[in-house]
Amino acid sequence: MVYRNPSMQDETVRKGPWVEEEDERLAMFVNIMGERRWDSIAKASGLKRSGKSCRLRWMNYLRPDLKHGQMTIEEEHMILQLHERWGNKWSKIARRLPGRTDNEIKNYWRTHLRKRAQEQEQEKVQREIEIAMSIKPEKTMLRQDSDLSSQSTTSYECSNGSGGDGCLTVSENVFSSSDYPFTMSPYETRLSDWISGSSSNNQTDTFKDEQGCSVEDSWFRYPAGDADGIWENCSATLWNW
DNA sequence: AATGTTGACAACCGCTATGTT
DNA sequence: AAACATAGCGGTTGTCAACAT
Repeated sequence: MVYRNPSMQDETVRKGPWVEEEDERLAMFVNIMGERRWDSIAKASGLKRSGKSCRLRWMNYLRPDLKHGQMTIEEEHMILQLHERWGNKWSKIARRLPGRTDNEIKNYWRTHLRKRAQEQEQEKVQREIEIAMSIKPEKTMLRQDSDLSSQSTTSYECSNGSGGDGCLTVSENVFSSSDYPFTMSPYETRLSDWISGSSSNNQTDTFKDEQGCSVEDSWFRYPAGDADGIWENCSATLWNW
């Protein structure tokens, strides 16, 4: 597959899959010139590829620190959880998964996890609604309840402020209630965020709790007795973040 | 056996952010 | 401060193999 650049008389730019010879040549020149100035690398190597294409090939396939095998269960969980929190911030997610690229994670999400996540999300929201309704059935009106603020709980309005039928009030203390034997998971956080209209982007990486885990990390702790048990402790011990 | 469909992955494209001159 | 170059990101498309009809 060859694309003829109209601005150049006889120069052509190759596109499509890379062949082994190109890979070897690119790797050699990256080792000599470093991982930068990709246009220069493309020119110097004599590869009929754009600098951008060279960079992509190196970053997504040739880099020596990349893993090439199947995703592990832990990695899969990690992707699900981080996507739950950050959405399609693939490069951000990839930084938490050493040896995996944003492209790889993006593809993996699309082909393996998207459907599962949607199902989980649906189940979770349904469960949260049921729990909220059963614990505080009298608070199904949606409005900012000033008399509740003195009880260190917060209720929420519909984003359109109408408070009409079908709106739902969820108090924060619903999820910290002893009736609800789970610590805050990203799903709960998401529902609260969604209702309040606040964004989880406000979170930072810097806060530490009493165990030395960041606040973000602590969101990954799942209920004791969780089948995998991998979220029980600060995830840093597993993934060195 | 031929054709169509689907899943998996690599690569490209357009755009934005950041760095350099 | 402005212009340009480079790097990075996320969405999309292309290709190929496996499977179903």
